[in-house]
Amino acid sequence: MPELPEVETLRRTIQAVLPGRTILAVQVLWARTVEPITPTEMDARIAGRTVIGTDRAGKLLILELDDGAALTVHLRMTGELLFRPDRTKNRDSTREPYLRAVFDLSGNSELCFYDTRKFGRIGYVPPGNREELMARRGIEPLGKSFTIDRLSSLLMRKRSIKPLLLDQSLVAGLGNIYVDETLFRAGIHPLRIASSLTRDDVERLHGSIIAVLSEAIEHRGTTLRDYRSGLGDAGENQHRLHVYGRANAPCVTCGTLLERLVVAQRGTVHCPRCQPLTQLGRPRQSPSR
DNA sequence: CACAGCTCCTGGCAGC
DNA sequence: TGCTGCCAGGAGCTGT
Repeated sequence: MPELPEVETLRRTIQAVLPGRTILAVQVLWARTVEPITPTEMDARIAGRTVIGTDRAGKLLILELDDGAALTVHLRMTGELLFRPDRTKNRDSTREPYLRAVFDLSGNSELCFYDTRKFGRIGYVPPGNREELMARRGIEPLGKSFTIDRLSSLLMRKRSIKPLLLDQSLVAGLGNIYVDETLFRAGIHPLRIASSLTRDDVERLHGSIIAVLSEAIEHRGTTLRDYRSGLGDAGENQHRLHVYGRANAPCVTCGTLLERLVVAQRGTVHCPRCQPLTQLGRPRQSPSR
C-alpha cells in the first residue's frame, strides 16, 4: 500500500523528469480511473498543457499545470505511475493488462498509470480550485505545523488510536503499514483510547511518526509487491519493518512473539509486551493557549 | 460523534 | 490439476 513515503519517493523521481513536459494527449483505458470528469473531457482540458511542478498532500500526488489547473494521482492499493523517456520503445507486455491511462508527453516520452485492482484515481482540479482541494485535509506530519501540541489536540477524543491515525482528515499520509510501525516504536497499543495517552505518550508518538516516515523516505519507500518509484525502482524499506507482516515472529526488542488482531477492519500487528494495553495516566487537559 | 458494514477490484493462496 | 472461496485494504458512503 503506497503511503506518504512511497508517494513522496514517487514525487521526487517524477519531479526530476516531468516539469517542462507538455501533455500532448491522454488515453484512458479504464474510464473510472479519471474523475470527476469523463476521459474525453480530461483529454480536452489537459491536452496542450505543460506540467510546471509537483506537490504532495498526504498520499495524494499533485501535478501542477501551466494554466493553474492540476492533476491529482491517488495510487490507493496497487497504483503505479511510471515515466518512460522513450515512448517508441515497447512497454513491458506482461503489465499491459493493468495499464489504465497513458499521458503522451513532449520529447517522445510518456507517463503510464498502471493499477491492478483499479482502485487508483486520477483527478482533474480546474484552475483556481487548489484551495478547495487542500481544504478539509489533515495535517502534514512532516510539515512545520505538526507540533506536539497540535497532535495532542487531535488526540483529544474517545476513540482508539489506530483508526484515528488512519483518518486522513486528521493526520494525512499514514496507512496501515506506518501506523503499526509508528505505534510499535512509540510503545503504544493500537487499541489505546487516544484521549487516555499521557503527555509522555504523545511526545513519543509525535517523534515516532516523524522518524518512521522520514526513515522510510530515506530508504525510498516500502515495496511489498507493487510499489515502484516514478522510474520503476523498488524501495528498500520493506527490509526495515519491525511489526507489519511479522505476526508470530519474535519482537526485535524483547523477543516476545508479535500478535495479530483486527482493528478498524485491518490486520494489525503489535508486541503485547512493548505495547501493553494499560490505560495508565489521567486524560490530558486541552493544551492551554 | 464513533464505528460497523458495504462498495469498489483482482491476484494469490488455502483447502478440498 | 483444477476448482471454489476467502483474503488483502484506502476511502467514500450509509446505517445504527
